[in-house]
Amino acid sequence: MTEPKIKENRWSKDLEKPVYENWKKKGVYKFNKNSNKKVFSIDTPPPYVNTPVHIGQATTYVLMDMFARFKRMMNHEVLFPLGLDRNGLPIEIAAEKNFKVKLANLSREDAIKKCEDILEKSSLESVDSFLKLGISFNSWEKAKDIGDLYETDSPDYRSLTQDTFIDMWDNNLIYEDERINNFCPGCQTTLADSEVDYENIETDFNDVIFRIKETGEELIISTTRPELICTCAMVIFNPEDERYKHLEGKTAITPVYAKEVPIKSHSIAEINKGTGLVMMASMGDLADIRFFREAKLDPIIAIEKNGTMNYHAGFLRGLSVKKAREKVIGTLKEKKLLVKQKKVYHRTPICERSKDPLEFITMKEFYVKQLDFKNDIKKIADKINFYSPKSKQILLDWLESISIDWPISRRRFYATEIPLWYCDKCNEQILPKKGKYHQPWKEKAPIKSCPKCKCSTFRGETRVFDTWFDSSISPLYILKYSRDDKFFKKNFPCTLRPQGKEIVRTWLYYTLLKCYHLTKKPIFKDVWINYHIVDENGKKMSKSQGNIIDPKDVINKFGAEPFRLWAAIEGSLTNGDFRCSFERIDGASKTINKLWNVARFVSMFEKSKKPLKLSELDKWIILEINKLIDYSKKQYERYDFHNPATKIKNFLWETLASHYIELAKTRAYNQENRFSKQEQDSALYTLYYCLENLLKLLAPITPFITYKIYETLNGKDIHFEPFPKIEKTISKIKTEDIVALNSNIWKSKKDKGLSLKAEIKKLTIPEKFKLIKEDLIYTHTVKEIKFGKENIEL
RNA sequence: GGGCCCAUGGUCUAGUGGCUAUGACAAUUCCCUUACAAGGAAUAGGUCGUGAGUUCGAAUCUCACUGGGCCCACCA
Repeated sequence: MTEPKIKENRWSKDLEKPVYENWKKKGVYKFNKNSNKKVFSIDTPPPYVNTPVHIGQATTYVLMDMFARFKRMMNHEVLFPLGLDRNGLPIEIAAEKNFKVKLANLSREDAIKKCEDILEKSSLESVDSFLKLGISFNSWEKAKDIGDLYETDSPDYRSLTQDTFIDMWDNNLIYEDERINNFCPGCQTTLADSEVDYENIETDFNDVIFRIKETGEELIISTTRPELICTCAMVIFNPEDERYKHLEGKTAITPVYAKEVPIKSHSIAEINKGTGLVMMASMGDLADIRFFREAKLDPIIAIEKNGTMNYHAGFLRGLSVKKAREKVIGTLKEKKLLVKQKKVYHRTPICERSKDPLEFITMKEFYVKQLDFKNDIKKIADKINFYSPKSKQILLDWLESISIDWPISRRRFYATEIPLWYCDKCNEQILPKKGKYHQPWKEKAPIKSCPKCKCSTFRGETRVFDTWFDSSISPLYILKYSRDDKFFKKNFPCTLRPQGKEIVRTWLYYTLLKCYHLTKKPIFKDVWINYHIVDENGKKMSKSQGNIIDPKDVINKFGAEPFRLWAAIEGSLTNGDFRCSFERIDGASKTINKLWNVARFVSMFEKSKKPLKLSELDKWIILEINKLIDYSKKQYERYDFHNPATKIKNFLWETLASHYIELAKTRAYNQENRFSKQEQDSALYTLYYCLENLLKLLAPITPFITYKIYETLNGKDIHFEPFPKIEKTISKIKTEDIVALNSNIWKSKKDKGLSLKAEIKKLTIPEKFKLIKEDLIYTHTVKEIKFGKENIEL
């Protein structure tokens, strides 16, 4: 026995910093593409660069890191790149807010410049948090190698996005069509259905008077969109509605515009809503759109792209939707055609990002075919392993509800440009060659003369892609699709896509769809879906609720290790939401400290070679830890760190610290040479065996403390050690027997008010404990030991 | 409106037909025992949301109800 090699009697978060700085400096986790190990690739979700890391992101990255570290110990070359998302509306909105400008009012160059400025200014706060959390990304530096940090707005990334467009175009998977779209007047762009949110907004429900042409009878119709009376194409009532049956086939005259429209029955009209009569206006909401499609009515488009009313609206022409509504209500009032108004909450489609109520406008947009491929995607989904399996349902539900193809063109600025030019004369569409980043709005066309009309002037496409068109190539990008065919072929498909449940219908779905279009195969082997981190009361964290937990505060207060252990132990993120609070994270730091002190104890002794004969007590704990290794390995393979972590924690506290170490202590010290050298060595060997295997089991979960201990004891980096192999051992002793016996003895002493070191005059215990007799005698200070029915004589 | 999930001591949680219902945190009492007082030993605390059914037997299976959460959807 010597002084412990581990000096400090507690773990400190300050010990983390030199470790991660060293990892970063030396690039220890760099991806080696020439390695002959099997590649395990993780398609990490690139966070937005200009927002700090959210606690949910921090947790999921920590879990991904556990997957990566485990796979490294299982002899895989792990592709674990850090990506940063820098495209799209969030950047533009940040720029508008920061510089107090509307990008739409600037020249395109200036708008893009503003976005670049904001990106320049954005601190790498999120990256810093990842580093401090011990995430083992391949690299922290932007470079060209596989696995290095990548940015979604780099020419390299954007050109790959454009290449995929060209490929899909050539395969006839993209078309342009004029049709009704979700249009956000705030963002001035078309939105996909997946970007539409709904909110209950208070609006006026206006009872307006229509007249029946044939009888002159008055009809009262309730509407939230009186400015669209000009587009009314039909009046409907429910076929079951007795009040209106006589109206079938008659003609209604719209107020103000005095247009004649047919009256029909249709089941979408609800008897109890309003007056039971519905004015079918064009593009009031999605219901109207579907009705017009179904009834084969020609929609009258009264709202322009800029959100103002056009000539169809007559006297409302040129007004914004809001102003037009106010004006038409005034007119209706004047003409005594407005019976009453009442406030209702109307479920209004809004833009997911800007929260503006949407309008429905026909525009020419590019679409990716998806309706014809719903079954193919379903088949693809069946070939992928979902963790947990029930998460697959989220994807299947979404597939069911898709009703239009995927609109991919947007009228924004800071995004990947659609690589297309048009012949000025004949409008022939000209695609550039693949492999280069194109900006058609400012670059010359890639050809000199139009192949069709030989004219030599062209104009560049000004529209850009939906951000999901970019994001959905991430696995292709990290695997060097169309850039390094050999590498791509060898490592297809990507092993793991980890992501949140809320972006299944966007990121996961679009990735599967697009990669199916390009490769005809499932792009992922495994998909790991995580749920949400909620606050300590189970409520969603949101800024407005003020219940946000900032990962930076957690790191400052506790360091990474308690947080990481908490993330593993708290619950299974694949099965549902789990709760987060400082108190819970703090709880995990006790276990960190316990591990430290067990290591400190073991470090007092010299490591021993395996003796010829192991003591029975030692065989028992070796068997126990092997059970733990076996179980952990099986579960880690299935991305389950929760159940093993719980068991490991329990093993550490209960089995190892409280019972094994207590019983083996005297044999390890062997102060008065009560034990033979072989018996002592057996204890020393076993202590190190347990500690080192425990450290390896925990290395993916808590990389700092395990690194520090292992390095102090062995001078080696634990993260490059292989995961422990299972050793077959037999033990005749059962854990529950040992626990029960020790507890009974401790309790007896305590009941008599004696110290735990107090002598036991005569201890009678069952035969089965004969094998560990000596350890029991010295641990409990037993004077005389007998075998038979348990009895403790103090 | 449709669908899915959840309900177990004060709080959180394990437990998919069978011993006295698991564990953690908090609470109370005692203890510095040479790794750890950020530790150890113990104590108390639950009619397993409500009601019914299936069964020899139900926290567990079925139904209804109540409360909470989530997803989807065409309410003018």
